[in-house]
Amino acid sequence: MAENTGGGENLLFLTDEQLRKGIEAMFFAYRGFTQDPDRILADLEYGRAHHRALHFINRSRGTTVNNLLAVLGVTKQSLNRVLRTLIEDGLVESRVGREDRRERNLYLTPKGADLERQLSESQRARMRAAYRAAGPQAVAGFRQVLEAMMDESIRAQYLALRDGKS
Amino acid sequence: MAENTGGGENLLFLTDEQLRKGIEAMFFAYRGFTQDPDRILADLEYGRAHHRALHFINRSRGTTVNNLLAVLGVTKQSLNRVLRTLIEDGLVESRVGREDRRERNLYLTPKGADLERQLSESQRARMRAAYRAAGPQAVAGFRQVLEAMMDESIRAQYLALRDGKS
DNA sequence: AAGGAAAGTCAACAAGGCTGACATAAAGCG
DNA sequence: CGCTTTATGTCAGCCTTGTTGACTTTCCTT
Repeated sequence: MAENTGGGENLLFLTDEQLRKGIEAMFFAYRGFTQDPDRILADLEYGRAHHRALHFINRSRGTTVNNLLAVLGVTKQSLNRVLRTLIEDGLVESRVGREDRRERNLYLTPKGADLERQLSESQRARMRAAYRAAGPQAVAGFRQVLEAMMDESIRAQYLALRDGKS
Repeated sequence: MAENTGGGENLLFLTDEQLRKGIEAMFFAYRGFTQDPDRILADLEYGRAHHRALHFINRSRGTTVNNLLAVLGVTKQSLNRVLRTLIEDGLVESRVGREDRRERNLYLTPKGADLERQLSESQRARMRAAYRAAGPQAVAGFRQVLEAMMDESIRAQYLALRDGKS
């Protein structure tokens, strides 16, 4: 399929035109990527920011606020607004840290886990369809390129998450 | 690490865990994807929305407002706010349509083209580095998965753009 | 005891989405 | 010719989610 000269001299895939296509693909695909959960969230008076918080709290149970700030890459004030509503609505539980009592460990409540599952499943369904359509080799390439596209400082966090669980 | 049996019966890449990793990769990569142009824009008092408008006007010279609305997927009011500042600042020119005088055809001015080039180049640089690191085969897979991830209704627009210019 | 770190909060602001309502000009149609 | 529809632009107001800056409380560390 792709003309892989093995010699490594085929650099057609690096033309500006190819890069522009990649940029547009990224833009349009990201829209698809967010739109299913966005629809669910709209009915619940939540936004994408709530989804991200639920996702990463689920992913790293018991994580601290500071940790979450680093992963999400937003300010404390911005996250706090979201986190407060999630706690008030009983989706997230904040427990005083056992070792360091200044810290707060964050957990999803059963209700929070329910919503997370619902959001996640809608997103995974699209992802699954795309993966299936493209096949395992394409998926490997997809992940490779995305990882190379991350900012250096972010990649470490991603890898820690990626390898943290199986 | 990834056990790829090539036999075709290996569906390990469709596990929920793999899908979650893909979701996270998408999230982190998109951050990297936008951050270089965002930095340039911040100094100029423009935002990501201006970048997108410049990008697609450059990509489809002479496009109409309606067309641009469809591609960007935002409301007329939202786009208009952005477009107005770009026109006022002399980055975009709006010409009355030749065939249908209700339409406005949009073009970048030399100044607009300059900024577009600068933004685009910063984004392409990262993309180029990622492509180079991952290799042509991975890039092909990357594009395949992204295209499969787009919403059905969007894919047509993407393909028209993709194939419009070599 | 002092210093610093983690968390939370208040206030104010900006970007960029949205809806609804309305105005104008031009095209198209009976 | 009138009526309707389409393309564009605009006003007003709202929401989410990001930002900065200032300040407090709690609690760990030295």
